[in-house]
Amino acid sequence: MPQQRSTRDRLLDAFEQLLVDEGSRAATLDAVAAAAGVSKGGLLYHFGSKETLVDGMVERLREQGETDVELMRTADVGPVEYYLQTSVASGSDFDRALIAASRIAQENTHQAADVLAEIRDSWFTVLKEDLDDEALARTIQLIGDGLYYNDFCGISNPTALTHVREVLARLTAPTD
Amino acid sequence: MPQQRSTRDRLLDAFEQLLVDEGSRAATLDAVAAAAGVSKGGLLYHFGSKETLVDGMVERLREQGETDVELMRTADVGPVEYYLQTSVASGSDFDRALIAASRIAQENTHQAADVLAEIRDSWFTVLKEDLDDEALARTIQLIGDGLYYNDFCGISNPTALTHVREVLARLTAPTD
DNA sequence: GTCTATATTCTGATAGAC
DNA sequence: GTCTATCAGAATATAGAC
Repeated sequence: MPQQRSTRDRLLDAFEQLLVDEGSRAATLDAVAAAAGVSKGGLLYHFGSKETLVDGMVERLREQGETDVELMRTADVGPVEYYLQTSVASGSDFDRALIAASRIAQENTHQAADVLAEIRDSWFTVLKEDLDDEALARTIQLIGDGLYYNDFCGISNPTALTHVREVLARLTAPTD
Repeated sequence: MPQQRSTRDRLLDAFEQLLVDEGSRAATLDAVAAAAGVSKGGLLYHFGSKETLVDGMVERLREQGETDVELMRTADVGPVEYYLQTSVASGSDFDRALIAASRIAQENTHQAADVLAEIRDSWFTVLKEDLDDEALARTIQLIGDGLYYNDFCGISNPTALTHVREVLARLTAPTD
């Protein structure tokens, strides 16, 4: 059975949640420690500095990203539908990690931006392999980016995915 | 002739540029003042607090947004092409203002998020009127969001727009 | 592993000179 | 309109007790 979430993981969870909900400025060591239910000293035992905390978050994101790409590659519904479905807010751990990373992507030493770019490249590779159509793969990736950006900004469009599916269907079955 | 850029405008420019380049944490009053070439006291004469500075930026963005929507509505190339072209990084003042605003959209009292939502709504309205096709309008807006998100993350895809145009062309002229 | 001081620097903001 | 000096509080980080 899965052991209880470690303090280390709870600290990363709290850091991500603060980034998602209130942004980079609010995600202070104080706030992260409090949200995880430990003292600042307790936090600094696990992550010796704020930079180390960011590193830990980014490293966990990289692992989650690898898992996601494998799930996308082997999804029953196919890579495209899997990609679109997971581009809308689902509240998953991976969603939170992605949004959190993009909140700090332009700060610090760009490690977050690098991992985000890596994951995006993997998604594109899978889409291109599946579709064998670079222009369409690029367009679908942009639509996923758009859905993801809406999530990032807190915009919710329940019908967006339906509309996208309808338009994509026209490409394979023209309404002539 | 246009008079020289006022100190007030230079302060807003510097604030936006810092938000775009280094993010919210780096956009301190100290840094903004230095980048604009004035002292912190000088800054605080024009904007009495950081909140006022944000207000000023958001208000300027609203005006730029209204101008842009009018340009989109009357563009020679049509609203769709105008929208796609201006969704990729062009380095315009409006681009910078949009990216800057989304960097702080989840912070403070959500004024930035509100104006961004307003502008997005206007774009969608114009797209829907022009296309008379809600699903397609929504999809094109998402593609624009995707292009904009790539810019936001510092990703550059010179061929993205070409690919999008190609796929959109297939919708009106099927390759049967 | 976790906590409570404490040190240090940064950040936003005020007061008053020029 | 712009500057310097200054302050209170926040943010990161260290030291050492438990």
